[in-house]
Amino acid sequence: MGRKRTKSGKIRLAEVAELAGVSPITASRFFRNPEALSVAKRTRVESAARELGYVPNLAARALASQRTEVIGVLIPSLTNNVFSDVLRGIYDASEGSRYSIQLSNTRYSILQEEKLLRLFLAQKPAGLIVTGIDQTTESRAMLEAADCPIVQIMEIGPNPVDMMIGFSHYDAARAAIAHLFAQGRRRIGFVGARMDPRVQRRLDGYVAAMKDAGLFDQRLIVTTATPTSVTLGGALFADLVARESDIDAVFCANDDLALGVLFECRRRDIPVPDQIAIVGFNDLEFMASAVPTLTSVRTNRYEMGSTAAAMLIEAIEGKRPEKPVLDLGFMVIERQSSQAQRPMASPRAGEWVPAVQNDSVTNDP
Amino acid sequence: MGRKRTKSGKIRLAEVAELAGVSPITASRFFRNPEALSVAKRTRVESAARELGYVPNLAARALASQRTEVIGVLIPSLTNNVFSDVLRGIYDASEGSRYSIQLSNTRYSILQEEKLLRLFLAQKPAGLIVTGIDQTTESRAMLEAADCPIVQIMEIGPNPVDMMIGFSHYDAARAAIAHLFAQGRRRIGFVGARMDPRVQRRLDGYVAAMKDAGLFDQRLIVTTATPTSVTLGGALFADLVARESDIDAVFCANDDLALGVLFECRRRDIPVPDQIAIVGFNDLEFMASAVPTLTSVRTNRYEMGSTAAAMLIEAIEGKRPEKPVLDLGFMVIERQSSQAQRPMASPRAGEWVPAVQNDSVTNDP
DNA sequence: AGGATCGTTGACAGCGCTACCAGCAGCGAC
DNA sequence: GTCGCTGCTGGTAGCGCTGTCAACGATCCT
Repeated sequence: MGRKRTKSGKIRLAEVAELAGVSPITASRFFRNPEALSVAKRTRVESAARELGYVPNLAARALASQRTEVIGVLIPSLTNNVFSDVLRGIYDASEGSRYSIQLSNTRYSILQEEKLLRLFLAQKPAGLIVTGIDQTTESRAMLEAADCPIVQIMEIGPNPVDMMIGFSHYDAARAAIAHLFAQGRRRIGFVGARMDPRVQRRLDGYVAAMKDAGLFDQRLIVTTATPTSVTLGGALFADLVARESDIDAVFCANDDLALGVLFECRRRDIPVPDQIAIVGFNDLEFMASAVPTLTSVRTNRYEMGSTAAAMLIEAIEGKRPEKPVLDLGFMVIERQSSQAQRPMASPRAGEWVPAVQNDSVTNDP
Repeated sequence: MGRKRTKSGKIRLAEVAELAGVSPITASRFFRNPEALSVAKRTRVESAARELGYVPNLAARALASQRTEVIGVLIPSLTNNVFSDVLRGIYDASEGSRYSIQLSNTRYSILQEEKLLRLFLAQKPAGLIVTGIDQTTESRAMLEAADCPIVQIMEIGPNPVDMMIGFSHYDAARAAIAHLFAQGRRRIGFVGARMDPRVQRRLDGYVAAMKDAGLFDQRLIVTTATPTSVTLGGALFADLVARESDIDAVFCANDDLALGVLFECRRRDIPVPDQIAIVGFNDLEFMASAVPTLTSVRTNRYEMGSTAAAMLIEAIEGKRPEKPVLDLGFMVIERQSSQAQRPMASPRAGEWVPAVQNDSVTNDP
């Protein structure tokens, strides 16, 4: 009978409009801008849509409106715990909004990033979240030419493309070293892996702090381009102590490395913190329950993700944030592994019974 | 001049076709099924597309063809290391294919899963990857009615919706317990968190093994619905030893818990493995470098993801696998933490210097 | 040689939705 | 009373691509 209805009860906007007794365009408006409808029609369309179980066809919408409701996210790694927290924040913040997340992995390659960016931009995303501030010239140009809001996450720096949210890895590293100085440490080693731009900036912070104190020594630094792991932390630390037997602290570029260093100390019967202090970076969950508990620099990863997505969505909908650059800061969480040296005690197992302590140096910008 | 060209050099298929001197439909075919074109036209279209930098409009393609090139992935958690490995496999395998991944997080809720499934299915995905075999009746019905290939991952069980890839958590747990029995352990505790269906099946395997050996004791089991963490492992273990002081081993439902148990043992001066053996599950990277090194059940998470995606893509393109259900097996990686008990030695730090050993019980179906 | 078949190409007609613009009331101001 | 304004509604015309079918010449078989 109804010739307008296509085969097999497929529910289109037209069906909803028909049932509601309005034109398709009015029904369409209901989904995009319900305020523009009179209350009567609004409720009619709403109940018609519900009754028919209408689900909009996103492809048609994208084609007609020349834009998508996709937020592209470019991160360098899916394995790294740090990014899984950020991602969780992004997904949580986008949930309930009309936007869906399209995730891609650059594998720490800015060339790969450039390629993916080109791909994304061609699909006219509603917004983009990219990691870091080190893009290729070409990527940078594409980002600047893009006609959608963009958030750079994980760190802050000069010349944001658009919005930016993160913290200073340089300052965070300096704060960690300052903490070690305060505990009386002088021969502080640096252990780093992967050496992506953010780890590099942590190293820069370490170098600056050491130089300022007149304690810099190139031989205290051990790094590798190899992806990070707990095992690698142990191996790098082994290299370090083989070369420099007098170190009294190790600053690790991340927590996995720190855990590896802790295990290696245990393997070698090196008392922590009495002989060597350990400080990690990121403050993953396990740091608080290691024995001894491990000092780390806490970063607000979940918030970084959720705030980035929230800011982006606001910007997409026209409400640009007053402050496009957001410094989320960091916090040095002081734990047993970096306590001041005490007179050498017998390093027996089970010595570290005292409760976890959380006196902290904060940086809340 | 050319009235066909829209404003602003936007490159459509029509432009490519015009430059190549063919009809739009021929150009279209080039991208979908180049084999169908004569070599001459194929090269003409190819160079025209390259010259113009043509990028197909996916929305238009989806609208016209009534299907998308999106693979939907439903996983219960973004934070869990286990899933990040699986995801990495999925992303790696989909890279280079025409398909893009759309990821959603069910947060371990089958109701949430049902909701997301409805959303996904409405977009006519090319394929679907879902976690586990415990869907709601409604979800199950939707999956069975879906006209796209589907892979269930993480475990295997009866009645696959379509394809299935995983391993038996029940058998894996039994193998872990058998290993502990072989090491002379009898009072084996079970520590589990979150208690999602797969952890539940590990518990079932543990219970069955203990019952078969006449060693089952309900009081050896400590579980919680709380999400897993290293700290939680320590807390649950503390509960366990407070109640049952005579346990000689702990089987942990995952590696985070195992690490927490190890730290708690260290805190309490309980020698591992001389007094208590520890076995984890998943064999995350850190297990091999802990002190003592930690025994675990290795699971092929990355392969699970990559194989699932590869199978799915094959199936989408019409090549259904000969074996729709794939058991990836597991492997008990025996390490120091579960070695046979030895006469009580002084539990001094640094005792565990011997190299990591990897004699293993395998299950390769 | 004639017809059937294959491989290749093109014309046409939408897919379901929204941008754009026009129309039409109802209202207040002059 | 008329004008212009605002608020709401609808018609028209595509968005860029592909499914379907038809047409064409070339090739093959008997």
